[in-house]
Amino acid sequence: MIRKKRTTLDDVATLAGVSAITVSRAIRHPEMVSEKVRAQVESAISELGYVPNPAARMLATGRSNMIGVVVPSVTNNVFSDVLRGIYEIAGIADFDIQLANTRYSPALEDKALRLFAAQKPAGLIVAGIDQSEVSRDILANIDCPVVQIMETGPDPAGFCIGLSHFDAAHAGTRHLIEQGYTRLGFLGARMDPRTQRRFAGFRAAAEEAGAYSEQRVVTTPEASSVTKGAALLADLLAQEPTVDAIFCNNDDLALGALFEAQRRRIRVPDQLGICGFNDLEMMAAAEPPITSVRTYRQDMGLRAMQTILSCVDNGPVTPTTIDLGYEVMARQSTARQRG
Amino acid sequence: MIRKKRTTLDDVATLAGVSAITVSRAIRHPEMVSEKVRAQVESAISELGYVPNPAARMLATGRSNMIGVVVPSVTNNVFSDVLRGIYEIAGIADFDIQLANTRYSPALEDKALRLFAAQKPAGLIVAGIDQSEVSRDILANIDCPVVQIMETGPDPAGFCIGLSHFDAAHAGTRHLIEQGYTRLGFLGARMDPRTQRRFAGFRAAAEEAGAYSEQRVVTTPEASSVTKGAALLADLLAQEPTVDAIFCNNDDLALGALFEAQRRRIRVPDQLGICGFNDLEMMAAAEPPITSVRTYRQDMGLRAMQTILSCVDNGPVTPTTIDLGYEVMARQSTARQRG
DNA sequence: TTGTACGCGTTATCAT
DNA sequence: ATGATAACGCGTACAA
Repeated sequence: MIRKKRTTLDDVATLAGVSAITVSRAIRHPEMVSEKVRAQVESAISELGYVPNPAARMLATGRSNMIGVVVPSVTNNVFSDVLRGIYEIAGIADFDIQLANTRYSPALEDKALRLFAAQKPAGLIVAGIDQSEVSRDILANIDCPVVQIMETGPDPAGFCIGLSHFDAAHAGTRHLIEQGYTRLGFLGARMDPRTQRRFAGFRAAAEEAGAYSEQRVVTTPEASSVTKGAALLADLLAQEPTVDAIFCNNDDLALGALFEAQRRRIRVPDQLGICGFNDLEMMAAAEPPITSVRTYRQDMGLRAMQTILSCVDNGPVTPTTIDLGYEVMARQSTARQRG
Repeated sequence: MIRKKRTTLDDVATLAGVSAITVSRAIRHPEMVSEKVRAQVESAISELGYVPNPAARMLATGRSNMIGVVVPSVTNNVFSDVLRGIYEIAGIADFDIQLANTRYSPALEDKALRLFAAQKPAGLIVAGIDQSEVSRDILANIDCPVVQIMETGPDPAGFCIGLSHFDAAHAGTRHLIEQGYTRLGFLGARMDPRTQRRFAGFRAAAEEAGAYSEQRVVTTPEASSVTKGAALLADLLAQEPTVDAIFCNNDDLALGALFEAQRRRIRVPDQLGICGFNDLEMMAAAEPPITSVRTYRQDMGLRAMQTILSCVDNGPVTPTTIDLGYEVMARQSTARQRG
């Protein structure tokens, strides 16, 4: 049986024998209503299965409890972890999350932000710091807390919670050098701005140590995957067989590279050191365990949400930048026999 | 500079020198408006950067262009693929996706559906067929197309797009038997209803071949991961070292099991056959490549969206069930030397 | 503590 | 082809 009309505040009010506004108050500010009335209202609500109409609420208040989240990919493990952090808080704090997937397209990002802006969100979480002019403009003028995650950088559009990918990649590369590797290679996919900065970090560290060669850099604009990691390593070996360690754009590539090395009976870490980026769960479980630069992705989601919540509660706060840092998780894949 | 008031239909109307309702029509039914007026309106819209207020629209029409998606996890690769399919269509068809994460909790699923129902969605996509009584009730009474994905089963709540996990697991297990393995084991994590049905499929096939033993079944209620796969295999080997092949709940476990086997110098596939479930991208790239039962997850998301779109366009259609099937991707991890 | 009047931005309905 | 009016469900401001 289909109920044609949804139950409204008025229905509840009638059943409870009070006026609509009283019901509204009983829901939002229970302390402003007498004990007795509150009980009547509550039982009426559950009897009717009343749920407030978010659209009407938004129209009346001019704001929603929606938090818009803009990410470039939903398939990537990296963002799944961020989302987990976000939903963790969203659940307990009763916020609606609306996810926009830009697929690494600035145009789609503009579109998503424009749509969000029209909905008076309680907050906005956007991945990365490479928004277009248009997007920056929307973010600058919107009347809600904005949190950029994944990365820290100059001139943030609001709050910023992330890390320096340049530094993190630099540290991972330093680790390779400290392990005694001298002919470093780089495997990269997608090559979006964030990836580029990781590459820059690699390059800087490698050059400082005289371990860099353009011949040992292999990249593709396509999305990263384990399969692609294997293919890129194959390309690299064809081009410069003397490479003795690789820094990978991310963990998928690193895992694929490990598999390819195994296929070719290349000994890891002795003949080839492998370092990934992000430290996905599987890195530690691999055989050999793969060294990776750990990032705190779930924490970024968590903190982004907490930031927004505290703005909602305490009114506007001056935006801050939080650097969550990174950690080089040294494992067997780079544990070269010294000497 | 912060614009205090958002631009409304009236603003556009004033600038264009027409009335609000005309602007509304120019947007939704351009063919009902004269060429001249349409041009004026369009230029006014882009000059003001007008974006319709979805809340007001919803309040007026009683329906939204939101599609609610209910999944038990956002971290799991399996659902990421489904989401990719969904967002692919959502982008081009201008639907808002709202994602609810139930974390495998029926109570959270009820809550999510109730909230969605209050928003008059254009459609609902829910993962799985194991909804609670409350949820089934909501789905039965809601006035929009409902699509259950991931799995087919009796008594669907609406459209149903998936596969029989029992059959798929049965087929994967048959494959192991056909390869000559006779002492089959099972690795399982989470053990939600869908997983249970996969186990049932495994068990049925194994028993039919006299290859089943309860001693070779190792499961955990915790979430699956590569690490967990390694741990479960270790448990299994401690308990029943004679196992000669394992069917894994999913690919994460399979990969972890492979790593653990490598650590112990157990030869795959000769000493131990490994079969996963879902056929994530990395399975084919592993060394050795891992056999897995392929499912069509992105396609499920895609088709679920298309189903909803066609309902929106063509009015109510009688719900159907689509079985997308599965395919056993036989690879080296089960390519045992015969004889 | 509780109630009344009005407005939020849009669309449906009924004119013109 | 275009416009006036009411209504959607709720919250704010003010009143009782």
